[in-house]
Amino acid sequence: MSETYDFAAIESKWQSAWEESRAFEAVADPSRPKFYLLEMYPYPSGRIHMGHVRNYSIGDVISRQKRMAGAAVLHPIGWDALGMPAENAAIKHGTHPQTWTLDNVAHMRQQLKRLGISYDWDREVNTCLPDYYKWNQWIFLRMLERGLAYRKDSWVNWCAQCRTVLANEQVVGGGCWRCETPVTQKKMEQWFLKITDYAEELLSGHAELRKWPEHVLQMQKNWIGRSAGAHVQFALDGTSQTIEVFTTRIDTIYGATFLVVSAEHPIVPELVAGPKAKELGAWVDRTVAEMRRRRDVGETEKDGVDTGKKAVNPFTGERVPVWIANYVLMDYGTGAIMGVPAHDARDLDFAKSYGIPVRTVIAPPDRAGGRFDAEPAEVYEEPGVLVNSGPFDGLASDRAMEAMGKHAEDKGFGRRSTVFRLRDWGISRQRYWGTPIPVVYCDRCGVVGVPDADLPVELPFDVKLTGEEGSPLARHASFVETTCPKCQGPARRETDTMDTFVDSSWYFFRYCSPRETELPFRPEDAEAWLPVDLYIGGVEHAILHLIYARFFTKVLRDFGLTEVSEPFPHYLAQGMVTKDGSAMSKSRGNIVDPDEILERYGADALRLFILFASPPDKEFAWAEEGLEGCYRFLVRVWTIVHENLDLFAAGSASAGPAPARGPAVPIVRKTHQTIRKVTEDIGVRFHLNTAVSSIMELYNLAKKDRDELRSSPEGRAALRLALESIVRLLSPFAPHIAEELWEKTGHRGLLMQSPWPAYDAGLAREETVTVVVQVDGKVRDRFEAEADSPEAELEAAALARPKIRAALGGKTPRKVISVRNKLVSIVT
RNA sequence: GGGCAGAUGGCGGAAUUGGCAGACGCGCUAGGCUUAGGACCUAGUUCCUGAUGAAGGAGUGCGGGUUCGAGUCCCGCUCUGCCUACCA
Repeated sequence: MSETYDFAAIESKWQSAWEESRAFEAVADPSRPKFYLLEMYPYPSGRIHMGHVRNYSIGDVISRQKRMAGAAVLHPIGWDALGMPAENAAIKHGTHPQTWTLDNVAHMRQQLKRLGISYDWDREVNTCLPDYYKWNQWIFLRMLERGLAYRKDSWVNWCAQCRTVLANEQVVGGGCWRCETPVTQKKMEQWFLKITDYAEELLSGHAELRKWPEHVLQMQKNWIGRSAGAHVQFALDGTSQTIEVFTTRIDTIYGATFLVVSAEHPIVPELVAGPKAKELGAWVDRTVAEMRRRRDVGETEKDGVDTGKKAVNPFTGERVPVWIANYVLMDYGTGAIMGVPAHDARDLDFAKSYGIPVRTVIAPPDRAGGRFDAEPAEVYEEPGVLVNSGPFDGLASDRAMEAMGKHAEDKGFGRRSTVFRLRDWGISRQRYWGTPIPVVYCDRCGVVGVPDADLPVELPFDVKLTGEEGSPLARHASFVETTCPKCQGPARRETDTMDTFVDSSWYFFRYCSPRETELPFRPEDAEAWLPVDLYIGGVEHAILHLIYARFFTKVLRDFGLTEVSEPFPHYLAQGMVTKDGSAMSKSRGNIVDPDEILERYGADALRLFILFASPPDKEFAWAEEGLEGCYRFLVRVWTIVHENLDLFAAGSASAGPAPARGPAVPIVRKTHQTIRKVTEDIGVRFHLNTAVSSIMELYNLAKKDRDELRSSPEGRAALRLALESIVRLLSPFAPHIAEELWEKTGHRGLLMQSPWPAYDAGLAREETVTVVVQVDGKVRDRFEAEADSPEAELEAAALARPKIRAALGGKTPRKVISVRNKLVSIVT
C-alpha cells in the first residue's frame, strides 16, 4: 500500500523547492534575535570529503533549528580558493589555476547542495576573484599606512636547481620536492604584519572566550608564549660592546658561569675575530646551515665553541667565557642567554659536555639555610631561596627577581621586561596564485602603496607555470613594469603574493556585505550580524587561523569598521573523521567518498548517521553498518507515517488537549519529553547524537503502542501528535524526508519555515518515579512513588518494604538518607 | 621534554547537578514471515554462579582515598590519541 522511500526523487524535489522559495536567504530583522552560524569555508580541492560533510551537517542542524525557533539566521559559505594546490595542478596538468579552481568550486557547490545544507548562496564568496582579494589589498594598504605592515629581511627555502623559493611543505627530507636538490636558505626582503602589537590583547581577550574548548585556549596561549623576566647587559670585556640577554630567572644570575650567543647572532663576526678566526668561522657557518636545516626537526645534540672572549656579569663583576652554540635561537628573546647550569637543564647539559663549572645559587625552600651541594649533579629548576648571591642571599626567588630587576634598572644595565614567543606574521609568498601585494618600488620615491583607485591589482591571466625559475609574476614583464603613482616615473611592482591565511582572516565580515563595492564590508551590516554566534571547524586551525582572524578583527576595529573585538565568542571544535582506527586520508587509502554514499543511501541517511554516531566534538569513526541502521530508521519512520496517514485526513483536528488518563498518556508524555530533550540537545548542549536517539525512542514507543492507540479517539490524536512531532524534530537532521512527510500529512507550506515544536512542561512531567532503596550501599529494592513525594514518605515506604526488612534482618538503621525522586539509602 | 584530551559490553556510544551503569544504534542469538533474502516483524543480548527461572555476586584502564552512595570528586600510576617542541 505505501509507496517506497525514493530518497533520490524526494531530495531533489525539496532542494528545488527550497531554492525557489529562497528559504535559506538571510534577512536581518531587528524584531527577531539574530544568529550567525559559521562553518570554516573549504579549500576547493576538487571534492567534498567526510570531514566537510560532518562539519557542515553539524552546522546545518543548528542553523535549521534556530531558523524554525524564530531566529534571523545567517548561514553562509564560500571558498578559500587561493593557494598552492591550484598552482601545482596547473604545473602538473597544464591547466590554469583559475580554471582548475573554478571547476572544483562548481563541483563542490553541487555536492553541498545535494547534501541539502541550508546556505544562503547569494552570499557565496570566492577569495580567488578580484572582487574579494581587492579588499585584502585595501586592508593591507591601511595597515601599511599605520605601520602595521612592514618589510624586513627573512629566510626562505631555496632550491638552487629550480631557482625558486619553496614553501615548507615543498621541502621533503631537506630536499626539493621536485628535483631532490638539497634546499638551502636564502635571505629575502619580505612583508610582515605586526601581530606582535596585539600579543597582549590576543592573550587577555581569552577572558571573553568562555565558550571555547579549554585545550584550544591553552594551545593559543602557548603559541603566544608570554614570559615575564628581565633583559640584562653583559659588557664584552675589553670592548665598549655589550651582549644583552633575556632571562626569566634573574634570581639565578650569581650562578651564571658562561654566556651563550646564537650562531646567528649579529655579534658573532666580532666574537670569532682573532687568531682562531678561520676555524671558528667555519664552525659557525656549518652550524648555521645545520640549524636552518633542522629547524623543523626537533632537538639536536648541543654543540658549541668557546670564543675565548669574556663577558662581565654586572651583578658580580665576574668575567665569564662567551660561547657560541646551536641551542640558542636567534628569534627568541635577544638571541643570547646567560648559562646557569645549576638551575637550567639545557645549560647543565651543555656545561657538562664542555667542563664548565656549575654553581648552586638557589636552595630548595625546605633546605634553606642548610647545607647545599656547591657542584650538584642534578639540576634544580624550581624557585627557592638564594644562596651564594651576595647581598641577595636569603631572599625567596620571587622577591629576589623583583629586587634584582630593580637593582639592574637603578644601575642602568638592565630592565624588567616581557617577551613573547609570537612573532610578526610573514605574509610574502613567492608564488602566483595569491593576492598581489599592492605596492610598487620606485627608484625615486621608494616603496609606494598602490592608490585605492587603482585597486585591485589583478593577477595577470597569461602566465607560464613551470615550478622553476623563480616567481611567475617576477617573470611577467607587463605585470612588473609600471609607473610610480607618486612621480609617474618608471617603477616595478611587488611580485610576491599574500599568504592565503590573510583571506580567511576576515571572510566572515565579507559574508555580511558580500557585494559591497566601497569598503570590505559595510559597518552597519557587520553591526547587524557580528559577532559570529557559533563557529564550527576542525581543531587543526585552532592556532594559526583563529589567531590571525582574531588579530584582523582587532585591526579592523581599530580602523573603525566594527565594534567587535572578538569575532567568535563560541567555537565548537569538531572532531576528526576516522576509519579503521586512523584519520581518513588519501595517503592511508581509507577514504569514503560522500558522492558514492549519497548515491546509495541519500543525503538524509548520511547526515543522520554522521550526527548520530558520536558527539560533534569527539572523533567520528566511519562504519557502514551504522549508516545502514540510520537508513533503516528513516524507512521505518516513512512506513509508520504512511500506515497512519488516515489520522491526518482532512477534518481530523490536530491533537487536542492530552487525555489525563488512559492508554494515550504515556505517548503524550514521551512526546513532550522528547521535544524538550531535542530542543535542549541542539540548542544548549550541542549533543546531536543524543537528540537523534531520543527521537528514535519516541518512534519505538509509538511503534509499540500503535495498535492500542488506534482503538480510541484520544489514542489516535496522541499517535498523530507523536508522529507529527517525530517528523518535525527530525527535520533539522533529515530535512528532505521530513518535508515530504510534512506534505504527505496534509500540511501546506514548508516545514523548515514552520515553527519549532513547543513542549508543555506539565505534560512532560512524570507522575511516578522509581525510587531505589539501598542498604549499606547495595541496591536491595525499588518501588514506584508519586513524583515529588516528600522524603519522609519515601523513607517510611522504604522501611516498610518486605525485602528491605529482610535485608535489615532486625537491625535498626543508624542513618537513613532520602533523596526526593531518587532513592532511600539505609545505613546500619 | 612540555601541554591537552581520552580510556565504559563484541562495536559506536549514553548516563546533563555525586544518586537505577550500559539509553539509542550496530552486531549477534532464537523464533516468525517468505520460493529466497543482506528486506520486514517478535523476543533476547555486560560478565559470572544458577539446567531454565527465582535469586545472588562482580563490574566503567590500574592502585589508593573522600562519601550513606563514585563512571562522575581527590591523590598516585598505565596506556592511547592530538598538539607542541632547545622559547632561556
